[in-house]
Amino acid sequence: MQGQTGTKVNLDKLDFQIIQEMMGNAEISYADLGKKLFVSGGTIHVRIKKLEEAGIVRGTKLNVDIKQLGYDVIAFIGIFLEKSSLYDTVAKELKKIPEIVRLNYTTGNYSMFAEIICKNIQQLRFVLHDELQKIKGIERTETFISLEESFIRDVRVTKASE
Amino acid sequence: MQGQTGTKVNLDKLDFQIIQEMMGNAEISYADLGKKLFVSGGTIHVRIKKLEEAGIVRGTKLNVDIKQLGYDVIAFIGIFLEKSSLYDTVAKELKKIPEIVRLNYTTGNYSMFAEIICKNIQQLRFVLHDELQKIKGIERTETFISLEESFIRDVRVTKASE
DNA sequence: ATTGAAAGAGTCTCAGT
DNA sequence: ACTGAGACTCTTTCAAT
Repeated sequence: MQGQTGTKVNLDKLDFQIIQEMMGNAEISYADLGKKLFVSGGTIHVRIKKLEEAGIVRGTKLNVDIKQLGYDVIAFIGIFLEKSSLYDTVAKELKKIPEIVRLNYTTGNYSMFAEIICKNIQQLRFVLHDELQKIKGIERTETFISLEESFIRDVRVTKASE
Repeated sequence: MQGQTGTKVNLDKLDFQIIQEMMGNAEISYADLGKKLFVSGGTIHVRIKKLEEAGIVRGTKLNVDIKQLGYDVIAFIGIFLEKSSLYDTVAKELKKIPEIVRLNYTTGNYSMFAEIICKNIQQLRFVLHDELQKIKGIERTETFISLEESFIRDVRVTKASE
């Protein structure tokens, strides 16, 4: 099991380097990335194919500045449930609200933790008051509106041995 | 200012459709996306170029299943500061910790809100105890470990008028 | 603004090492 | 496994509408 990192395939340093590089910029050509990592473009291609087949790489996503699209409000919501057994049914209801972009079941103070993206405070208020409060099983919520995003970045990936 | 959505360029329904589609899958060819949206591949190209020049589209990112790379622990950290004026200096220190992938300055209970990705609980414990507690200005922290990610998705983008 | 076609660049396959 | 070259596909440019 040496060198294993929670997956079935064996990944070496080059695989991690490719992932790290392309997490930030997936548009770089295989030839250019190969030059940067001192292998041929063909090798990059083979590695990425392996990573896709293993399900580690799931494709690429457009990186969009949603503020410029009019989405000015990001907030985090701590959710208290009446009973923690209600998790699945409440999660199902929360998924119906498109403004909620992420939901985690967490340890600690709150039962669940959500992230919400809205165009403005009015829309946030509507979701919190008119939609969330109607869901059976939610005892109460605490909202943390983001006044500033200091940074958001990708995790620095390394082999287990490093 | 009609039709404006927080940016300088005017975006129509097609622009939003392109963004929505490619936020989920940036690998689709212009020809195929054009077919889906009933325009030519050339039109898709022109629109994306416009969006890039406006800074709305910032490129593409590889979508990676980090659990398979051995990163099993996601946690959220609510941070209490001794004085809220310490925000900038504390943010600078937090940015030095690569496991912290996101930091927001927030309203409500906490001064700041961080997200952290670690390989295991031991590494999380190390960051929380050995690294965070050493930063001057942090009064205390509350940690919420994610036991399950119910869902994570892109925001549904629409024009202001819709 | 949109289109379609030609030129240029990148991906993918495969035989050789 | 890695490489490099050829086949193929996609992006990019541009003249016409």
